Amino acid sequence: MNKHFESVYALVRQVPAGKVASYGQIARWLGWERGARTVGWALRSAPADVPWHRVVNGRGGISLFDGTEQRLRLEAEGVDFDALGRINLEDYGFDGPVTL
DNA sequence: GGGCTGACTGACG
DNA sequence: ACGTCAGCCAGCC
Repeated sequence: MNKHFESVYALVRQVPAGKVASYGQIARWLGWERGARTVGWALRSAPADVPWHRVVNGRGGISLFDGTEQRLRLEAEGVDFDALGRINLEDYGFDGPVTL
């Protein structure tokens, strides 16, 4: 396995319940800057202990073709969705392992 | 090696 | 705020 993927998983595991992070944000934490899509690719094969459902796109929405399960899981953790099915990143966005 | 696809993002109109 | 276009990266024909 590539260590890069392990880094992605380790980082996603650091996202607390009730909070969400974007692909681009995670990519930056890893220093990929433009590898947001690669993060999604990694999560695609993420192990069961990785809270992949806490990862959404930069607009606070779900990118999956059918994100029903992901949305239900987030709501179960207390994440609030608006009428457009998007999350207010200002309130639920995870700043990262280190808060600037 | 060449080309296509996808769990993305930023810029434009 | 929304729809569209182009750029990026890794994996799979």
